[in-house]
Amino acid sequence: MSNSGSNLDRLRRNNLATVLRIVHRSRAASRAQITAATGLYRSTVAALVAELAALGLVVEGEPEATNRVGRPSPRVHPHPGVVALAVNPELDAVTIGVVGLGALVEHRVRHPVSSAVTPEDTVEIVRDVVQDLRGGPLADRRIAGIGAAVPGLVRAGDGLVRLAPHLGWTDAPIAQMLGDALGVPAMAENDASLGALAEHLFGVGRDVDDLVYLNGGASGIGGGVIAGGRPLRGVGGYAGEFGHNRPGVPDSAHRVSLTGSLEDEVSRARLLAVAGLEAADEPTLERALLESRDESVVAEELDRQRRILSTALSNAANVLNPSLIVLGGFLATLLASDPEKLAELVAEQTLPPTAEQLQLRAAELAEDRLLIGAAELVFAPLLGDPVLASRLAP
Amino acid sequence: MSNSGSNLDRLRRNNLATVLRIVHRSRAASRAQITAATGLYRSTVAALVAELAALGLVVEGEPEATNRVGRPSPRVHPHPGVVALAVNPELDAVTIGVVGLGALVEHRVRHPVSSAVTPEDTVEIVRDVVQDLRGGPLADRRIAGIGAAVPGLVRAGDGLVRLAPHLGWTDAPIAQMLGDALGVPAMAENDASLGALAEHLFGVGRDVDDLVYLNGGASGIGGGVIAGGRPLRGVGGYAGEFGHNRPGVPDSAHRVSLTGSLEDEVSRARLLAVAGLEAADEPTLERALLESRDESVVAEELDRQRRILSTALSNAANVLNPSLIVLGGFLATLLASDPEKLAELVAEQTLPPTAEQLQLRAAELAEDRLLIGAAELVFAPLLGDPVLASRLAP
DNA sequence: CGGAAATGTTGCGTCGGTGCACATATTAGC
DNA sequence: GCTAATATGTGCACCGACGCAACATTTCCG
Repeated sequence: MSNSGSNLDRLRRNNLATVLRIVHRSRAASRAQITAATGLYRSTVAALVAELAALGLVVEGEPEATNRVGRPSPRVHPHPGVVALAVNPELDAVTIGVVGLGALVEHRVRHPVSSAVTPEDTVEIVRDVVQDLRGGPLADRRIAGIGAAVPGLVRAGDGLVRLAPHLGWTDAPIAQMLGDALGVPAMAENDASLGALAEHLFGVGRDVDDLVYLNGGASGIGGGVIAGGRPLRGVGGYAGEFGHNRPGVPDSAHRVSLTGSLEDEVSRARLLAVAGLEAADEPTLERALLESRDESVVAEELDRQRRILSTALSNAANVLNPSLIVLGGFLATLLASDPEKLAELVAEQTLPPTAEQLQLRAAELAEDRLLIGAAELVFAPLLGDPVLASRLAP
Repeated sequence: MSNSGSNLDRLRRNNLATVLRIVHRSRAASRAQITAATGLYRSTVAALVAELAALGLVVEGEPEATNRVGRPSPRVHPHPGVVALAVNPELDAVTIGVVGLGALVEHRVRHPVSSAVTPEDTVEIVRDVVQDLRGGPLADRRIAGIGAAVPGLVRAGDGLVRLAPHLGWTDAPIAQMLGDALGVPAMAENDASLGALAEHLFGVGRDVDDLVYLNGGASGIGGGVIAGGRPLRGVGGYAGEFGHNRPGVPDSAHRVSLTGSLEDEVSRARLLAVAGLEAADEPTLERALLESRDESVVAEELDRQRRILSTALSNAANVLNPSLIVLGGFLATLLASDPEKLAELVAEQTLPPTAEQLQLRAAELAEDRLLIGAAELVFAPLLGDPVLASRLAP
């Protein structure tokens, strides 16, 4: 039993973790704010902050110029010297980021590739890029580890990629490989789950403890769930695969695929086709669709996809009762093309009390989302027990 | 911030809670077992158990006759003097139970009703029954509170029944009413969510932290989810409404309802019809169906319902990645009528790594399930902070 | 410019868990 | 049967974390 906080040592570490999490999430918090948020006494917070500073995890800075009575309280910031590496292998590129505590993306390198990368390619690219960065953004930084956001099913615990159809990976021990190559702790998780986490901690879902995140990409639809303020992982870590669900399709003429799965019915390829585009990035596709949304072919396809999506979203809402559904990629475009209609369709198929509390929103963090999520994976152990920082290489 | 265990007082109460939860879940644990499970020191456990005993929550008994070396360790049991009242208003009856710590159902009263009860009826019945019990099962007991398992949407926090179509209740403050009538803390929650909790803590799902529970009753299909060892509630407490989901129905001839919702397609009424029964309890229906499952009308309807159910289960599995799906009521009959077939259909539509770890099982706790779940609701505050017991009437 | 308010700083008190030393109860081996 | 080994209960001294009170510091306000 990991009875967190069972003895004095755990108690201290718990409180250190609580303080560090506050600083991490807020990026800057005065000691007075920390005192209020934790309920701990002033002197205790002072001692905890001092210990975190000694661990090299936070720095105390000048007080914020607030126009209030009383002695100003020094502001506590994440220490810029601690970073996580984040990797996102995709069909067209491998993106690598350097992310500080507080989810600050300090550096991002996009390494384009012509064809799908193998796990070996990925590790090699990462090694090369990191080598280059050692002189610059990584100089004098302590690297907490490396996290990979992978478009596929990633086993919880060891970061084994069970299946990434898009990349063509099967049972690839990507975390193990990255760890061996770089000599730092390495972990991996599904990209959409990390996107959900990032939007929850630093995006549209900041103040929301129950949300569903769905992202529409070229390869399909991925998803992640935050329930009760915590990521929903399931036994194996495979939770959130909304794309493979089969929602009801009331009008059989609307069904265009054999399986009837969400990502076969609601797909970027079909939107590109009606927009008359070969390939396009998301803003281009969105613009094209919004400009031509009155043409009947476009309008009908948007409507068809919106309807099927609405059933899938209602199914999710009935089961998870979230206060927010965050849509990314081309799903955000489906929302943008007629927000009221989508909301109306969802509300129709959702139990009224659940529908009342439900909001639909587009994602917010753009290209940093997966890097932030992957970094969060790396920081998680540290945010759970800051004393681990003493083991980081200087 | 409810930073559990932030100070010394919380630390103590946390540890008390941990010990009490162990005793509650196991019904009997030796002090040595508690020591091992918590990682606390022998002397600490002794002190904690002594404090729980002083609070009237546990009793120490004779050591179990184990054939091992060493001094025998006294066994710690839940104190029989602490009970919760549990209520389950249903169409045909109001059931009231007296449940002790350790989920021991000490007494059960079924009060049949001819037509659906109102909230007022329910409270009156409960008051009368409890009055009768005061001389017997409730004599010299400390009542921790009363919990209601309601077939409908119950708002988290205040136990307001937003909607119970089956009973015809709308915005009924049942928890408030029960509390006022009995003068004890009162709370309410959806029946299936409590069923899920009960099966997780004391039923088939004992050692499982991620499970989905689906119950098929006369009025429809209710559900509950345990994710990461904790009940999934959602913002409003309405999570788990699988019955209102619309699963894909590949063969349009299989679709028989307008909405296409799970509970309209997969229903007890249609099973009764093909079995040629007017009304029947669950064992009778199950026997009738299993005996006639080779007749084509019966076989076809079983097959049709099984297929649609399988899609709904797959949808749930893809999103929640549970290790167990527990089926109750007539859904257990659908499983029993051809377990391999249902498992096969689910596996087909579920992502392979998710399907690998997934098991389908029938529910286990029978008629005690909802009473145990409702009692758990009552005991929850006590199991979170045993010191609250000092406020219970003697 | 002085009082009020808010917060940092310091030292001490309280209290919870640990661990040692010893007592006790059971099994295993001869 | 007796003794050794083992596991656990018991009592007490120790350590360490947080709370608190008193004092110091900084700002705002009239």
